[in-house]
Amino acid sequence: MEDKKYDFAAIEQKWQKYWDDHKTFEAKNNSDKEKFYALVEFPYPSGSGMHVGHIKAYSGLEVVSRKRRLQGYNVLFPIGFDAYGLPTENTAIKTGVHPRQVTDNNIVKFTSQLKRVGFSFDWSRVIDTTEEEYYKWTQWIFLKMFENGLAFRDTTLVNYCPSCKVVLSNEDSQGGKCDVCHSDIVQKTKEVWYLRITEYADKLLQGLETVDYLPNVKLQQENWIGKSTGAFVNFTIKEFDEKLRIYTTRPDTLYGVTFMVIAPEHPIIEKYRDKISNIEALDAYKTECSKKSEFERTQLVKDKTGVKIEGLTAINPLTKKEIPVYISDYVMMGYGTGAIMAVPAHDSRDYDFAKKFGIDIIEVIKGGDISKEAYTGDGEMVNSDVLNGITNKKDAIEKVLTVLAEMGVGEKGVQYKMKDWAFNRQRYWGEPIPIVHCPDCGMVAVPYEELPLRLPPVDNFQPGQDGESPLAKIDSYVNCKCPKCGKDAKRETDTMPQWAGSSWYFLRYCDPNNTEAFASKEALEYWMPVDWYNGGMEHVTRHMIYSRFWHKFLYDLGVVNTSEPYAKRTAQGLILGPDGEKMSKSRGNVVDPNDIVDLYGADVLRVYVLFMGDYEQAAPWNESSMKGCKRFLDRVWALQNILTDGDEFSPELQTLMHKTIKKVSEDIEQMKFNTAIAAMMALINEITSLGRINRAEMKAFLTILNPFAPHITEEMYNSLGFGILNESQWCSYDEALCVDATVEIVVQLCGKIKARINVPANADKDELLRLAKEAMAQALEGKTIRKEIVVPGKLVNIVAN
RNA sequence: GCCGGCAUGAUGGAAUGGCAGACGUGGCGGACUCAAAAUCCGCUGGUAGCAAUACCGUGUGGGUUCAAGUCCCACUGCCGGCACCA
Repeated sequence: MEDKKYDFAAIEQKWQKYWDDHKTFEAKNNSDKEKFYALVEFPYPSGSGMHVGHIKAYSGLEVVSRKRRLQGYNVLFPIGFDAYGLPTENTAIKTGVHPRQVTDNNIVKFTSQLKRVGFSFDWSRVIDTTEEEYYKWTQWIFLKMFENGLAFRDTTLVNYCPSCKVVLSNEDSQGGKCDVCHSDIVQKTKEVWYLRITEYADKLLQGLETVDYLPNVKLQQENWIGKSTGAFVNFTIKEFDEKLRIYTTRPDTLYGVTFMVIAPEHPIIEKYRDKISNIEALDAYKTECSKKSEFERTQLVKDKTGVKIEGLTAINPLTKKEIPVYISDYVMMGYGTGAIMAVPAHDSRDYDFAKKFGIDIIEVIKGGDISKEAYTGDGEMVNSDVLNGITNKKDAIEKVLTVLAEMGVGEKGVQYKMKDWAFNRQRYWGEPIPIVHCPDCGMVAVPYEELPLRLPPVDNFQPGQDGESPLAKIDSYVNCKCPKCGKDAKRETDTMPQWAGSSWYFLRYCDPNNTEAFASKEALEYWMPVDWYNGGMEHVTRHMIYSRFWHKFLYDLGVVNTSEPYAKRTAQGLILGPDGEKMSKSRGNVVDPNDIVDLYGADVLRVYVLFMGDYEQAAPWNESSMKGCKRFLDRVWALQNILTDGDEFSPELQTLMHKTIKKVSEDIEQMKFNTAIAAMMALINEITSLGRINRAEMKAFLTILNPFAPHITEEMYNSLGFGILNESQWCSYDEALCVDATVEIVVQLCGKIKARINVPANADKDELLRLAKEAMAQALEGKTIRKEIVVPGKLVNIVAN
């Protein structure tokens, strides 16, 4: 065959058009084929466009999906846009362009970038979370939650970003900084919406036992939910008929309690403020604390502050000893009961506090030196009446729980670190919360048939004053009639947080154009659960837990058929900039996939992002290293020049062909794309040095390379007269033919290599030993053999002296 | 502080307890070329040696084993998550 130039630009355009025209990758909802649902995290269409990190994130399941199709599955591999959110709104404010327009522009840009890479997404199912037909159902789910008491309002201190003028959830304000603009967060009292995710804490934890997530994904979710088992204990108040209830994980140390601490906001202070003689000092302390940000409050770990409550004394239910009560901000109102029993001998925070305030420290567990620091380890119980002599924590806890139960002053209890989900933003670009506030009826849901409650078109989407939503300024939106009684009422003006739309998007993909339901029952039953979900580690706690929560709620409602949405979850590593730092616009180290496609082609980009290292590890971008992938595909193209006839694998290549097919098949399943590509490179090297490849070998090779480099392989496959690759079959391999006829065996004396011998692959142990001894007869001379180890196919090791 | 993860040539990275460094990049040498690029061929962990070869070598120090990058113990350094969670 005469040389034909590898014109990647023309080839890639040609096949992308072919796939579009033939709807090659559209999934069928009514199919007898086995289904495979592969899900990647849909992008937030930001103004800066995609970077190569997105490409890596999607390339993993792209390869798996293309392989599955060749294996005969009906594959759903969808894409969409998670388009509500602050960055778009901030761009809109800055440029004066409406967020709707900004979003549409960005989606056009993202779409063209994605298409140029040749991803096999089902473009007929694209979702945009900001479209009415989509957020209608987001609102529908919210109303179902409201109806079931899972959406509620509460007044609390909220994290408020003075720069974005918006209330943030704890998870969006970690480290005391705003997730979006990185300003310092301040505390503010406000009535806001919550979703009662804590009600699902245990279900979310238990569900993890039924799914196939990466171990560290599971672990992070477990830590996030933060289940702790311990005990609730009621301490009597000496002065009044009142109980002070505490939560502890160490009820075994109850005899070591020397003081108690309650949170500054604890209600008992308000209840008895007349009876407390130093109430002014307490008020002053409380005010001081409220000025601190959450960040400051958790930073000053060493330097404990607090005030003793005068006129309030607690009584230890076991020892009947009187103990002082303090307020301190190291105890949080939001966890447990907002009150603790302090055991300075065995808790480092209590220890610091006791040292500062000169409180007694009583040792109840031997093993440490409490004159130096708190001892938190195990040991023999002392100074503890009935517990004395017990030597391990578990037995001591069991014993004390029995005693507490008998006395009726305490019981076993469970606590979760996870808090309810602050479900609100005071911004324009989000789903309107479909609730009406009626002076007579209270909070009333917008009737389902009136959904979607449309986001009103406005010119001015600047945030309102004091963290009010821009919607609050629009009288025609705010003023409405109560759906229940018909009287004048006001609309809720908060919008939903960014996480809302992504909490159920995988369901909409199953049936994206349904107008009667978020998806039909049949579609859900066919497609769900997601078979394989891949995304970033950064979404493992927030997005994944939120969406699992929504899904479990819908399951309890009976409208979805699986209790877990995702059967399997993996995560790709970041692509770092060429400087080894995280890619970001501000660092200026972002690589645009379009530049790479222009220069090298989509196939080279795809192969490189998967070849650059372990898929799950972070790896720096290295353009010169990408040249290797370019050379690889050039050499693949050049195979056409050395093509020979042949209906089956040639004897010279048979074993290597089978081995490579096996390796690539297996590595794809384990996301070890780098070694799969390396194996194909090694095959090419072998073929090139052999100087020929026959048609059978070519056909198989193009098939296994196809998921990685679909354009070049489809072009070659088609032009060589094999047909259309996407309608072909994945290669099978014969395990028996993966073994070489002869293998090299290492011959060792005392673990040191003395020789290498080639032996028939089926040689038995005795034969191997005989050949090995023969090979190192000289070295063995005059020595006594102590031990002989024979590992067929690997080595022979003789220990002698 | 707590919980994870990682540590291998100049470099990105391979190695079911069994030949460390597959595959790629870079480097060196050669072929082709007036020359360069591209392409092709060979070499490329360190030390000693003309050489065959020998010794050393997977963050550090111990251990288990015929055999350790891999398993166990202790430590150091980076990365990630959680964090006054009682």
